[in-house]
Parts: sequence; C-alpha cells; structure tokens
Amino acid sequence: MDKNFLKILFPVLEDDLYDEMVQHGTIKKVKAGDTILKVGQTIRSTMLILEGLVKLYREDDQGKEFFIYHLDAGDACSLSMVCAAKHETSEVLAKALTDATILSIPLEFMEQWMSKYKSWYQFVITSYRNRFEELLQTIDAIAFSNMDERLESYIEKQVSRLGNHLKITHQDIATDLNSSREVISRLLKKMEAKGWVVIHRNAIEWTKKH
Amino acid sequence: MDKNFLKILFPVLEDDLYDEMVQHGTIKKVKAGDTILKVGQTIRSTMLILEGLVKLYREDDQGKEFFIYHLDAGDACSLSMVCAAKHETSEVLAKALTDATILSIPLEFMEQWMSKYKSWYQFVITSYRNRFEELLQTIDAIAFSNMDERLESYIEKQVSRLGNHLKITHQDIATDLNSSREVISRLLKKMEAKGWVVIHRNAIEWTKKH
DNA sequence: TTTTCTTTGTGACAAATATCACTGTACATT
DNA sequence: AATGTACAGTGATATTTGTCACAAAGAAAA
Repeated sequence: MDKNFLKILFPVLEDDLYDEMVQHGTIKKVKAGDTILKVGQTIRSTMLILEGLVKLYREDDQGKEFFIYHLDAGDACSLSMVCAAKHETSEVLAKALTDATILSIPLEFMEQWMSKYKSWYQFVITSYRNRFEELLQTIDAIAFSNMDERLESYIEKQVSRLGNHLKITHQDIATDLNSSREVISRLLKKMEAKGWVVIHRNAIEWTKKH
Repeated sequence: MDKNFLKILFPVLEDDLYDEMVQHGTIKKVKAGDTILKVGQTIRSTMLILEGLVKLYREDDQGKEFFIYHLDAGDACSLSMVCAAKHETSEVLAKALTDATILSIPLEFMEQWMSKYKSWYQFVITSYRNRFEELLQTIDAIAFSNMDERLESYIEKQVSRLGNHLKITHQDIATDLNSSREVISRLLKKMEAKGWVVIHRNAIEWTKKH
C-alpha cells in the first residue's frame, strides 16, 4: 500500500499516522456483491474504505434488508469503530456494491492513535458525525415522507455516486426501501411521465435536473 | 456540584477527571417541558445529564416533531459531543420531560480529555455506540413495524423510565410517533381489550407483563 | 427458432393509516 | 349549577401502500 495514496484519500492526517497506517493496516479486496460484515459478527478491526462503494443495511428478524447508507472511498465505517472499541458485534450488514478495497486496522491502534494523533481524533469524530447525520436523514425519509419522495431521494443518492445511468432492477429498489416491486414500478412510471427518468430493462436513467 | 455524586452517576472514570469535571463544568437546571437544544443551534459545549429525563426529537420542515430517543441521568448527549468538536449546529431538538440537571462542559475539554483520560475515551465511545444503537432501533421500528407494534414499544420505553402509570394524552403519543390521535385512541382501545393497558383521562396505566 | 426465465406493466382488491365530522365526557372556571 | 374547554370515542370515507393474478416484453438458453 502506498502512503501517497492514503494522503490523497484522507488528506488531513498527520504524517507519522500515514506511516502507521501503512505499517499496521491490512488490505482486503472484495468483489462486487460480497458481504463485508454480517449482523452479529464480532468486530476486531476498524475499516476504512480505500476504493469502491459499500452499502450498509439494517436487517429485521426475517432477514429483510433495509438500506441505510453508503460508504465511499475515504469513509470509515463508524460502526466498526464503535464496536471495535468495545469488542462488540455488528448491528448492520455491509455489502460491496462495486469491487472494493478496504484497509483493516486492528482495534488496539484505534485507541492508541486517538490520544497520539489529534488528526485521528478529528477524523473519527467527523466520521461519526457524518454517519449520525445520514442515519437521521434516513429516519426523516421514513418518518416524514411518502414512498414517492423516498424513491426520489434514494435514486438521487445512487446517482450522486454512480452517475445518471443506474444498473438496477425495480425489485432491487423495492428491497432496499422495504417496499414491493409493483409499487416501485408504478412510481417510476409516474416519474417517467414527468420526464424525470427513462426506464430501461435492468436499468434506469435519471434525467431530472436538480 | 459534588464529586461523589459524579462518581455514582459515571462510575468508570478516572479520579482526576471527576475533579476536572467539577472544576470546568457548569450546572444548568431546566424545568419539565423546557427546550434544551433547538435544531440549528450552535453547540459550544458537551452535555451530560445529571438528573431527569430528556427526550430527543427530529424535526421536519413543517416543525413536526418525531421522537427518536431518551437520555437518562448518566447519559451524555452524543450529538452535542460530535457537534461540539466541529463547532457545528444541532440536528435535533432536545426537551426536558421532567425537571432536569445538566452538566455543561466547554468543548475544549472534550478534546483535551480524550487524549488525557482513557476512561473518558471509553465513555465517549460507549455513549456513541448506545446512541447509534437506539437510532438503529428507531429505524427498525418505522421501517419494519406497523403502528400497533410501534405504539407498544413506545409505551414500554416510557414505562421503563417513568413507571407503569404514564401521564400522557393520546395526542402526545400521536405527535411523538407522527401519527394521528384517532389512530392511537383506537389502538389503545384494542390494547385495553387485550388487558395490556387501562386508559384514564390524561394518563394510561400499562398492565402488560413482559 | 422455439422455449424458458427474468423483468416489467397493470388491473383488481386488501390492509393500514389518515382525515373528517361529530358526539360524549371529565374537569376547571365562573 | 352553568358554561367552556381539552380530551377521548367512533363511524364514514379517503389515501397510501401492499398483495395477488396474470399478461407482455426482452434476454438467454436449448
């Protein structure tokens, strides 16, 4: 792993910290679709996303998966940080949406760096805040919005990361939003009528200007 | 403020840290019903709850308030910690449900103690994890459960903190759950028929055994 | 090319929840 | 005691979302 690569991805850290990251971190490569973290799995390291896009889900008792947020390159899995620090188990399910590279850092360094590097402390705190904010936005969506608005903001989230042309089926979307395919199909039809989207087979193209 | 009182409420901290808390913290007393933190308010200090019960809400653009979780005595407002560390504004609304005492700690100490006291680091991390977990449970409730189950778990949350006899109106509950009074009244009637609850005016009595 | 499978479209219907309109009832105030 | 007000009960109806059944359209496989 290259130190300069880390510097670009995580631009605010102290120089010595990059060296430690290179020295103590382990690279993990995962393929698109792979599960990175299962609910109930014990967490022994903190994960930083170096490449790719990861989706986090909450699972109910019947195994239904509810999408909560994305992690991009340069993001840390806050939950892995919180859990790691207490040797606890995961409360979420993480899946790689694209091929991804993950830097795994044993939990003892998490704690050590926290007092040693101010920049690490700042990074962790910022990371928490961002994730917390996203959770709150997820709550907003399901608490205050109807399915049409939720679908719209869902698509816009994907588009902002993957571009206008999304390779996704109606069923996929329905699963992420804990809805049903028919509902999503109908709502997409309405959006198509408004000119927001072009529906293809296995894909949609977002044409709405924000 | 008494050091021993802090020791009982926050049992795991280092001795010097209690002294610092006494020295640098400010006590704030608030009355039941008071707003402690508004959405958009800049956060300049970390808040620890010494006495009382605080409710956290998420607000939508029309000012509708959606209850997310409680803070009890001995809890820290994690959001105030995250926000404080970045001089940012609040994303939630906090209200005192009962008269409450709050220990307010200027943000510079938050950072300082983080590297100085391992116990503080642990406390903050645990605090985050607990709050994160509660947020996830809130998401579970609205994503996976119908109103009857949500109402039940809502009542049980209140009961666990305030006892079986809750002084609350149907409208209050409806507001917290972003539902309507009629729906709550009807569901409570059904629960009463099942012997889970006794409905009084301005109050309900939870009689369900768990 | 024919067959099969996956994805999408759509009408009909069911369920959950929200809204409206109105009634009754307990409590406080005068 | 009369009155006003907040709270609670309830039927009727609307809206949103979910479910079922089946058709149509593409893509893939035989």
